[in-house]
Amino acid sequence: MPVQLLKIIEGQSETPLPSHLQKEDLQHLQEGCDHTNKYIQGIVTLSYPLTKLRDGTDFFKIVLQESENLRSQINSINVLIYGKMAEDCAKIIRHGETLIVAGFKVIKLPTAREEGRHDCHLDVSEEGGSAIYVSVTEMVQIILPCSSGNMTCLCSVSPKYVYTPLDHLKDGTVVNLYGVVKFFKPPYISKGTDYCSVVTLVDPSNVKLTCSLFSGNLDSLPKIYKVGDIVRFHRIKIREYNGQMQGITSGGFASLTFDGTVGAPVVPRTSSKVYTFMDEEQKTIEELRIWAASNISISGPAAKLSGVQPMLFFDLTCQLVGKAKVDGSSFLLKVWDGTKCPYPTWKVPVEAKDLEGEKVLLHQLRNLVVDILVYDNHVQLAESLKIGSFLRIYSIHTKLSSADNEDASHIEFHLHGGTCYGRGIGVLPESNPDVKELKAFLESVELRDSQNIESMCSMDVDSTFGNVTDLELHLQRCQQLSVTVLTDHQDLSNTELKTITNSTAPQQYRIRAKLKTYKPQKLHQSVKLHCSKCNSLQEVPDRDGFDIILRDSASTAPNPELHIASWYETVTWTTQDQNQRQIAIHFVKHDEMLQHPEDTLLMIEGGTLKEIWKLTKRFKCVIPVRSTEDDLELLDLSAPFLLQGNVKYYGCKQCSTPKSMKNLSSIAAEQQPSWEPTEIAQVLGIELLQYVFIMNFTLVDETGALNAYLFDHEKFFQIPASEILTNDFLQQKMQMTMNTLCPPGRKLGDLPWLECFIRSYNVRDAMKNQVYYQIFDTTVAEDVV
DNA sequence: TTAGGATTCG
Repeated sequence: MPVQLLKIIEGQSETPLPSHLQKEDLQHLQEGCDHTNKYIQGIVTLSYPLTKLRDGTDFFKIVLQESENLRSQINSINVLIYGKMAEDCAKIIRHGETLIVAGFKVIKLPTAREEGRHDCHLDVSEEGGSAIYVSVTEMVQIILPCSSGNMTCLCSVSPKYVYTPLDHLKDGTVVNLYGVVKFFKPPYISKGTDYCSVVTLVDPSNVKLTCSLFSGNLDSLPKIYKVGDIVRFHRIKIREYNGQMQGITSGGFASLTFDGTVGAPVVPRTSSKVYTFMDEEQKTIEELRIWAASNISISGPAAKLSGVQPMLFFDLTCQLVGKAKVDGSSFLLKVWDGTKCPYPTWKVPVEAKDLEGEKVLLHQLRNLVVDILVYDNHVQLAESLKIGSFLRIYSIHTKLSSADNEDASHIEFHLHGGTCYGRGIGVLPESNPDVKELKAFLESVELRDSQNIESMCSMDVDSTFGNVTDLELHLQRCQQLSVTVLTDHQDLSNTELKTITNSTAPQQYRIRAKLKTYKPQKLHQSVKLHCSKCNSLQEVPDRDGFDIILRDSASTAPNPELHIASWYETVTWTTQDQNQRQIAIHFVKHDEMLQHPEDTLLMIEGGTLKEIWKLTKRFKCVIPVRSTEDDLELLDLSAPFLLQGNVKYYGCKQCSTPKSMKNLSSIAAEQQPSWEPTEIAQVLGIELLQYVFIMNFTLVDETGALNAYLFDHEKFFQIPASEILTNDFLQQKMQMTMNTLCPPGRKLGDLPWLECFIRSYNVRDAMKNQVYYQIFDTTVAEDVV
C-alpha cells in the first residue's frame, strides 16, 4: 500500500521503514540526482484542497517542513501528489502531522521561490513508485473514534479531533473544546512562576466554563482581545471545583483564537507554527459567530479619550508614547488615542531622567497624551512595554480629584492593583483591525500642524471651563435675546399676540413671546407616529405588544423550503430550552456574497425581543418575518417592520399594502445597498410612519396669550424624534432645553423670550369653526442646545 | 504552584 499510517510512540515508529531507505536533508536535494533509496521527512505545514487536473487526474499539494534543520535557510518544500495517492493523502493528511516521502522525483521549475522554501518540488505518484508514510502519534490516536492499534483499521480512519460541548464536560477528563469568550483576564504575572489568564467561555448549550490557563511562555496563552472572540482549546483538563466544572491547562495544551465578528476573515491567532485547521473547523467558527451575535452581549465601541466620563471604568485602545518609574508600587504610562479628553487631566510628576519616550513627540502631543498610573501587579508588565506599541488597557478607573485646593478639579486615570473585571494590560499586534484603524487616525492627527492642535486645545478648554461670570452673562443673555431663532422670514416684524387672536385665519406671523407653560410635561409623551398619507397620528406601540406578536409568530416553525434562495443565506437552530424554539436568520446577500455585519440586512423568524435587540447592535437592519407556504412575510403592522440601530420603524396599517419580501432583492442588487428605511418601506409596500414631537405651547406677551402647537421631526429641538425614546442622553438634553425655554419656578417677568414663526389655520366641524396656531420655521438657539 | 471572574488606597 503506497500510503501507510505508522504508529509512532515516543518518537519511534512501531513498524520500521524498509531498510534500504535512507534519510535525505532538504539542503542536499538536487534535480537530476538519484533519490531512489532516499526519503524526506517533515511536518505538514500547509495543504491545499484536493483538485483535479485537466485530464481528470486527482492532484493534492502540501508543504512539508523539516522538523530538524529548522534554522537552515531552506527548511520546507512543496510536495505535489498525483492520482490515487492524491485522493488517499487528502483524506488522511492533516496539518502538523509528520510525513515520510520516498520514491519521489525532484523537479525544478523557474517560478519565484518563497522564503525558506526549496526551489525544487517533489513529484509523487503511485505510478512513479512513490510511497508516503504518515505518522500517527499516540496522542492523536487516543482521541480517534477507532482507537484500535490495528494498522488496517487506522488506515481507513482519518485522525480527527473530537470537540466536547460545554454541557458534556466530566471531572478528570482532558478534552478539546470550542467556546465564545464571555469574560477574560488578559495574561498577567501570577503569584507563582507562570503567566496566568482566566477565560470564561460559553457555547450554544448555554453552559459556562471558567478556565485558569497558566504558562511560563506568554505566547502560548490564547490571544484574546475582546469579549466575543472565539477560542479553540486542545487538551484542556476538566476538574470540578465548588460544584462547577473548571478548565485548567494540562500538558500539550494549545489554543487558537478567532475574531468573533460575523463575516470577518477566519484567521486563527496562535503562536504555534503548526496547527490543524480545516474547512469543518471554519464552519464551526462561523456558526459560533452567528450564535454569539444574538446570545452574547458585546460592549459597544470602545471608549475614546474624548468620551471619558469621571467615575467609571473603561477599556482604552491606545499607543504608548512614554513611560516612567514612579515608585515601587506604581508606574506611569503616557498614552494617546488621537482624541482629546474633555476634562483637564492630571500630570503625574516624575523625574525627567526617569521618563522614557521621545521628548519632542511628548511635547508636541502634550495636550492629547494622558497619564495612566498603574499599580502593584501591573507594574512589572508595564515596565516591559515598548514605547510605540499599541495597547488595550482594560478597566481603567477615571477618578475626579476633589477640588479642595485652589486648582481646578481634574480627571485621573488609574489602573488599580488586582485583576478584578479583567483589569490589566494587553499588547495588540499591528495586524489587529482596531490597531489599524487607530494607526490611521493617529497619522491623520499628526499630519495637522502643531499650531492647529494648539488652537484646537485652547479653544476646547475655554469653552468647557468658563468661569462663573461667564455663566451669569450667559443667563442674562438668555433673558434679553431669544432662546429660539427663526430659520426663515427674518425680515418680518413682530406682531402682538392680541392682534393675532383678533385676526382671521389663515395667516403667518412673527412673534416675540414667553413660554408660560407647555404640555405634555412628561416629554416622552410628546412623541407620536404620523402618517403623511392619511395624516393620522398614533401612539408609539409599547414593547409588550411587540413581544406578544413575536411569541405568536414563533409558534409557526420556519418553512425549510424557504431556506434556499439566491438572494439570502439562511442559518437555523433550535433553542436548548424546553420550548425548543426554532430560529431562522436569513442574511440578504449582495453580489452573491455576505456583507460586513454593519452593512447587512437580515430577516429573522422565531426570534425573541431580546435576540432581535441584540442583532440590531451588530447588523445594519433587522426585519422580523414569518414563513407562509411559499414566501416570507412581514408580521402584523402593530409590530415594527424594520429595526435599525435604536430605531423601530412602523408602517401605517391603513395606507400600507405589504408586498413580497423578494422585493428587497432589488435593493440588494444596487451597487452599494444603503438600506434606507424609506427605500425599504417603499419596496415592501409600507407607508412609513414618521416619529414626531407634538407639543402644546402656551405663549404670552404684554398683550395676551395663545396656544400654539409644535409639530416637529427634528428641526425645532435638533433632536430626532425617532431616537428620543431609546436614548437617555437625548431625553436629558431635551429636558434641559425645555428648562431653558421655560425655567421651572420662575416668575413670568424672569422667563426668557422666544422668537417664533406661527401660522393660523381654521378647523371646521359641524358645530363651529375654530382657529389653531402652529409653530414652524423656528429652532432652539445654538447656545441653548 | 499559580487561580478559582464579580472594580476603586494610591
